[in-house]
Amino acid sequence: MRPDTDTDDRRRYNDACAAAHALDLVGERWALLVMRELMTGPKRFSDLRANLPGISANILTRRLHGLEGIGVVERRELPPPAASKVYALTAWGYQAEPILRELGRWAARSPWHDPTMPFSSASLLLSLRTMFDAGRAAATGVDARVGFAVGHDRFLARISGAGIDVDHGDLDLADVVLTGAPEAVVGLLYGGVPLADLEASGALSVDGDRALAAALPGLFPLPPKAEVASD
Amino acid sequence: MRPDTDTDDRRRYNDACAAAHALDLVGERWALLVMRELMTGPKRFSDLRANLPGISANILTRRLHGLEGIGVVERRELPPPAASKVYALTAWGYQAEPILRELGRWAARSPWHDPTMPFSSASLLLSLRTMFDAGRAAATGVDARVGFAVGHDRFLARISGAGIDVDHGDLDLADVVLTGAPEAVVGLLYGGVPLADLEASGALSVDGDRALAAALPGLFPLPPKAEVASD
DNA sequence: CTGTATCCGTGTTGATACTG
DNA sequence: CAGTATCAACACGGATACAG
Repeated sequence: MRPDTDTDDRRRYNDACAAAHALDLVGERWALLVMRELMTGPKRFSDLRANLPGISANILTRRLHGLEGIGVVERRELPPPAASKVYALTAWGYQAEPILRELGRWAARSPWHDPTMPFSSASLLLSLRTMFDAGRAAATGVDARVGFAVGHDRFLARISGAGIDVDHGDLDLADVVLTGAPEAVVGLLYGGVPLADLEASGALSVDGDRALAAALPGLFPLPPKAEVASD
Repeated sequence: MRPDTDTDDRRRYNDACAAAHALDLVGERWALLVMRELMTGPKRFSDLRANLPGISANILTRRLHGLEGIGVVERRELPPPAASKVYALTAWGYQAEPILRELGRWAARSPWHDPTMPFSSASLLLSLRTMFDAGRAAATGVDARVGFAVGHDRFLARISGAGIDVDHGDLDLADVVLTGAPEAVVGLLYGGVPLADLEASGALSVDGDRALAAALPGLFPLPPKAEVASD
């Protein structure tokens, strides 16, 4: 299926600029957020729906079909025992990650960004890759593995002065494991919430090197807020 | 004006993910393309309209007001002789450039990207910054200034193995100046059209170091096209 | 349980015409 | 040149019903 099969020509930008073409492809409402959810690996329809608050089933169906039609998403049938279908990004789909990172980096400066809303584990993983500051890790000499057990996902971040590498991985290899909702991890890393408070309330549990966990907030600095005249 | 003053809550994603918030702010149709046009400096209403093929006046008005309301665009009155109004990006607005670059880099891989459509000089400038390959410039030892006189804009690109720096500048400093429509420059740099053909047809004129002009296409390689199953 | 199809109310979009 | 007013078309989201 070609994109113009189901998209009216008036809906397209008719602009040779590749950025405009990108918006022809994935500029519809929800499209990039569906891709965001798939950045952490294949997901089922209901997983997607659960992590995209407010999307309706028919819109999710349309987006998945649309993205499949342009070669960004593919549908996979799992082998017999699972007997389920999942949606996955194609290689090209995964290459859209820098778009999400730059969108996030830019909007983190927004005076109206409200970090208290629902936050998926896919968003958390992407935010780690986006906000990690290798210079600070080098300055503090950190070289460690941090495990995250958030929602149904578990991933492992290897952090050092050379950079960050986050992926699904064996949490037994981690120096410290944080267990809790993505929102709790966000509170720790970006919200300035003391680790002790999160543990006291039961929002987050820490297993392993506590000093390492306490040092994490300094490694993911948020950019300064933009100054907006009228407010 | 706050964003939720004129945007229904149902229209927003209600997601703490900063990328989702970015789409709340600039995810509406045309918004990012308006910002693209302003990336090369302040523009008048009619300039914007001319370089955004198909946008209607009322939509442009709404987007400009919306972007002004969130602090991405500001309206400036030019001093008396000019007696005109222009729209300009704020500092925060200019920081959105990486979003446009990554959108463009990604969509350049699309099998359906049609480079024969209208192309603004702002798009050309951004594409130079996006596609420049410093490694190739280093390998060929290029270290030069290339002037572009496209449409009403003139800008100067300093290119070397250290990177590219494109901005408005004095074309007298250039080693070579290319004059023509943005589409002709695109044909040369990305379309594989021989320089001689473009000159013969009058689409492009070259003033200065012709060997340098002929070497340019190799410095802005496009990424390989994505492989899409069904087509 | 995992989607898919259809209807319908609502709001955004876009074309045309028009005004300062 | 720089927008505003009006109106039709369509995309979106919700609900419901249905299919594997």
